[in-house]
Amino acid sequence: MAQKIKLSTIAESLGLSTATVSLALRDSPLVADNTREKIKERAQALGYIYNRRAASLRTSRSGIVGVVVHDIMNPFYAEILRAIESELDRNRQTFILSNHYDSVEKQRNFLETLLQLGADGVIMSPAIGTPPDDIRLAEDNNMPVILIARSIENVTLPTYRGDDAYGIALATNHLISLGHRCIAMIGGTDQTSTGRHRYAGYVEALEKANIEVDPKLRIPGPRTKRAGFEAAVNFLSLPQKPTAAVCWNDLVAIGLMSGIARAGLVPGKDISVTGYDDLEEASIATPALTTVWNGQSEVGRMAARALLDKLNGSTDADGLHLIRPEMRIRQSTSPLKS
Amino acid sequence: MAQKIKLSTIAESLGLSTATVSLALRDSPLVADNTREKIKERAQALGYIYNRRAASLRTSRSGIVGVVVHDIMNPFYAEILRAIESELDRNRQTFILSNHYDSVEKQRNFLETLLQLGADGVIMSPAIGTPPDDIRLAEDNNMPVILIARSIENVTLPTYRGDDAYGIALATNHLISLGHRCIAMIGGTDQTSTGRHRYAGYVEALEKANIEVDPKLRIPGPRTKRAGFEAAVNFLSLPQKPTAAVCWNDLVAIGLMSGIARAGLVPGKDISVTGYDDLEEASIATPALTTVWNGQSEVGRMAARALLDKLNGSTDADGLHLIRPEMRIRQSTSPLKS
DNA sequence: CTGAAAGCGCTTACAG
DNA sequence: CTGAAAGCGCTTACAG
Repeated sequence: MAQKIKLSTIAESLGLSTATVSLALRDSPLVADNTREKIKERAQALGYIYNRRAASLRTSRSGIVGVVVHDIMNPFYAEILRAIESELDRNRQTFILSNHYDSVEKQRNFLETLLQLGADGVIMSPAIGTPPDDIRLAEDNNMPVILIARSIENVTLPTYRGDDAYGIALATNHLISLGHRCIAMIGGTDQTSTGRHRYAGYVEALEKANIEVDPKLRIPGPRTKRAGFEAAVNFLSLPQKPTAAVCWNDLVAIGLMSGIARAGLVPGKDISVTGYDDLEEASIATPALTTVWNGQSEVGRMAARALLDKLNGSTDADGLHLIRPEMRIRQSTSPLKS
Repeated sequence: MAQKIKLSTIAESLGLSTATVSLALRDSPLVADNTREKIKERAQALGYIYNRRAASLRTSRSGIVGVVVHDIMNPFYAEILRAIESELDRNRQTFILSNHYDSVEKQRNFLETLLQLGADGVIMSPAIGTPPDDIRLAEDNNMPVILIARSIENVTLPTYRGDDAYGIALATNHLISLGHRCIAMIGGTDQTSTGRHRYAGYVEALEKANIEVDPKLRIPGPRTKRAGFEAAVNFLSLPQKPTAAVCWNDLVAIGLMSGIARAGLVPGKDISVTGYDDLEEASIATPALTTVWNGQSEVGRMAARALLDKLNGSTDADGLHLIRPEMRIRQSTSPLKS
């Protein structure tokens, strides 16, 4: 490369000022049509590259949006991210992604990086134990925050997520309606709002049906395929002999079904299993997974939309926005055999 | 927020110059120990946030690395990204991710964004049909490029990927050694280097074993679970009645096995299936998937390392670096029933 | 060990 | 419709 092409290079080569060139490249109506044409042609010919750092230093808008979730490799988040990506792309915002793996420290480092880069805003699924101060750090420095998937206690930010208690009750009620009475709950933790809501929804559904809640039927754990797979052993050796399992999510359910199959039982016939999220692979699994649609793409799209609106001065997105889950009945559940 | 805290705010509040403050915050030995202490304390107390755009404008290093792959939601890339992330994190580089979904245009937009942000370098798995000019664009503007997973014809950049021809031959030979003679190849395309190498490796292994290669036994297609699932119908209705399938990757294999199970056959017994990549879920599937380890984490780690070294002035990473794949034998393959 | 001053490449009033 | 000039917040020679 010979030497850096900048606005002034173009300006000099055409005998114009940098002001005019700057305006022309951003399609300002102030600039005469044919001046603009000439400028754009020359910029192209010289291989000019717009320096966003310089512009952003001047305007204090960066065109960058941060997104931080537990783990982008989890298909649940991946589906949300895909929706965020397409919404931000359409609005020519660059998005910077990070996993926090539920480390508050990693999350804080990322927020600081975003502040240093002058990010316009951040969409986050907060790490377990996120201190309100970390949120304040962002907001105090003019970087709006939108929450997805999880809430934070005592923090009133725009939040987009599924209605977990309602959704898990759908799954539980479905199993009850098939005649099941001994229903285990597999996966999840009380450390997140989601975890508490889902367990509460399960308990409430059982109580409404006058089924006694046995805490030993709850097998908490990570929310992964491997965790579901490994939980199968404990599940199958429960003294209560459950005939059905409400799983925290599709990953746990698919893992559990695989573990059940390894033990020589047939998931969907011998044991009914429900998932949660309705991931793309739920319908592909064998047996096809009965699950609860959790609106990942809705969550992503709405959260991105809310942030963009906020950047344009709107404020009416504050508060909790619940997506209403829907039941998806497939082959992994069947009537209780008598 | 009252007003922006900057270097000069700190400097004034302590009766020092911005030069000293700047040096102190970056731990320059030029600054007296107790001056540095005082400065750091004050910065902390004032809630100072370092402005990387300003710094980067001055130094022309941004601390940003771009990563672009086909689809981060594909676990194959996800596993690579995880390794890249941990390597870059350790070196305090921020990484910006993008999917190109094999759109050359989306990829070019991303490269331009990186240039505008002054990214220090980019790691990419190039989109199908990437023109050499797009690579040149990056390099001409001083942004080094490292390739992963796929090569580009006639481009000699540092490239890290598995040895596809060798790896797929491992899988094919494994099936041959079990007595299979009619072996289909499911998934993939000739449009990528990977696709061509894998098909070539399959063909070569058959030929070496004196098995006639029947092009109709190849069912090309996308590299997803859904594609594998949908291919099951075609696979099972092939007039040649293959007894085994070499799948493009684990996703296709898992989808195919599910499709085979839906049809009432038992994958691993009635039909032997091999995958490729050894994703985390390969060992969790039922039957556990026989597959080829493809070194995703090695690829990610080495590529990130190579870029970091290059940024520090090294040049010896150029050329092709092949990871040698390894066979992982599990339950999805079994001897041909006679 | 510390300071004064220039400059990175833009954009934005302001003037004409 | 176009230009001259200031300034965004840093870092880096250079001087002392």
